[in-house]
Amino acid sequence: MSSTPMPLYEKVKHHVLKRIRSGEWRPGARVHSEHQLVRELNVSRMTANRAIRDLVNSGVLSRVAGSGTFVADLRSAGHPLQIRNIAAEIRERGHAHRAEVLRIERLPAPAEVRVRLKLRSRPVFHSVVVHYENDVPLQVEDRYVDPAVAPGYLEVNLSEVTSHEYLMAVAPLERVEHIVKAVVPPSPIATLLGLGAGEAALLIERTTWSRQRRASFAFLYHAGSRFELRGVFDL
Amino acid sequence: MSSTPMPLYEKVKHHVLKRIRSGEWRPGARVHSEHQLVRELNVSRMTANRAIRDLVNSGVLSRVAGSGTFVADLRSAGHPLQIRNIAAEIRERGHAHRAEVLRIERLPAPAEVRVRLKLRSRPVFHSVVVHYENDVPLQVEDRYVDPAVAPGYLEVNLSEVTSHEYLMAVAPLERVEHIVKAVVPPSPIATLLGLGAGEAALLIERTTWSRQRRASFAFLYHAGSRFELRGVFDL
DNA sequence: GGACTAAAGCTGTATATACAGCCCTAGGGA
DNA sequence: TCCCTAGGGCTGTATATACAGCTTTAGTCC
Repeated sequence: MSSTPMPLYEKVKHHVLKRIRSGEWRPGARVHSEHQLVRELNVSRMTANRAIRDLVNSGVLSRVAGSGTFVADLRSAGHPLQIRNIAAEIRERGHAHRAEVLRIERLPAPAEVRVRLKLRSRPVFHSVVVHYENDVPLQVEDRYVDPAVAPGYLEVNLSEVTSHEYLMAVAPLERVEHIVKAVVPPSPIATLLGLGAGEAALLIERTTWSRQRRASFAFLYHAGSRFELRGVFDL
Repeated sequence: MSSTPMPLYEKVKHHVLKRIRSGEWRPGARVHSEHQLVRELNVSRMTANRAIRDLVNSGVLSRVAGSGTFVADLRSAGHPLQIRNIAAEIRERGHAHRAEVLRIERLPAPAEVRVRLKLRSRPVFHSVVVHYENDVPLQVEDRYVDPAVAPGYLEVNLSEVTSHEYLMAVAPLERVEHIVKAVVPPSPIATLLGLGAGEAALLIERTTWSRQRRASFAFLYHAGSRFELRGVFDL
């Protein structure tokens, strides 16, 4: 059908997936060994190995060295959602992105922030930015940045460059943690998002690490009625 | 240090990651080609290829055939959250899981459900189950199942086996879609979750496919104050 | 019957080799 | 000056081969 023929290792993957999807091989069941696949499909062992390794990486199979390969069952329970850069996401939808900077300041860190960033000294940089999609507010970004990591933060024009992009450019990103919750936001946030009283917001708490240290901590509030995280897992 | 020496391809991965983490190679920058790595580290090209391919799979790098390998920048923006089986998650925390079945019935499908499941015929199976962690309600599962896919659904004891586990056993899972939102739940749901008026809930809408068809559709409501999704991404 | 052992089978890693196809650029020809 | 082409560099795939280390099983010896 396709002009470029399907790679052999893809054929091997389909050969295995077909049996899993049909129910012939249940979770926990033993899958044909590499040598068996070599004989069945007339491919080299390296090719079979690559196919199986791919399926292990994607969570479909699990292997025990010396023993065999088995259909994984963890995958049944969950699959990944992706959290993306808000500006890029909006632009990819073909919409206009605009960022409005409400505050960008240096202030004594509130207790919670000091704990979350494990700050030694008191002062911290703080910014509040509202991101609009076609002039509708979509995200309020309430961010604290360790001055030791990004000394020039206060001079950044956050309506041009997102905080995240700037931090990435200044200090290499090493680790990110996201926590997603549903909350009724504090009323100043609700106002900024254009939410009625009592409307829910999706809150993402993002902590980033750089050079072995916590670099920034952000509350990302999204209008519950206009924002969702989506993820699809196939196979 | 370790008794089993680190595989060569891991050394290659570290070689590359070290330069990315140090900031030497920025997002978008060109990474050493396989041939260069072969010369630098004295490994075979297949080994370098595996290392690079691993890093591409994990989203750290991106490749363009014929052109080169580059540090990915999408990764900077987002990373995956995992949605897991609620019962398994509770048990892994060392807590008691209990499921209370409120309804399990056959009924004419409401319009929205018919659309979501793309049902041909009218009747649909419906169940409502509350999941408790140490007797505190954590999730309300409001699920619709296509009778054609799981004819025996009404006979299942959902306090013993989760719907998801049963469906998995009956019909192999092929595809899952999750949509996560923040909402203020309808009041019956709020009552079941023990939420006060106006409290937010995290809603996961899960659709599953089996044998080329939509098999089930579920609203999973979680108390906003007691439930969160969490994800960490390293490197 | 029970304990130890050897062999068979499996995954994991590593290499050398080969060829196809894509991309970019330098250089030649109009 | 501009266009076009050829070649070099790169990724993508596929194979044959080799050896290490783990697991399971069959078989032997006590």
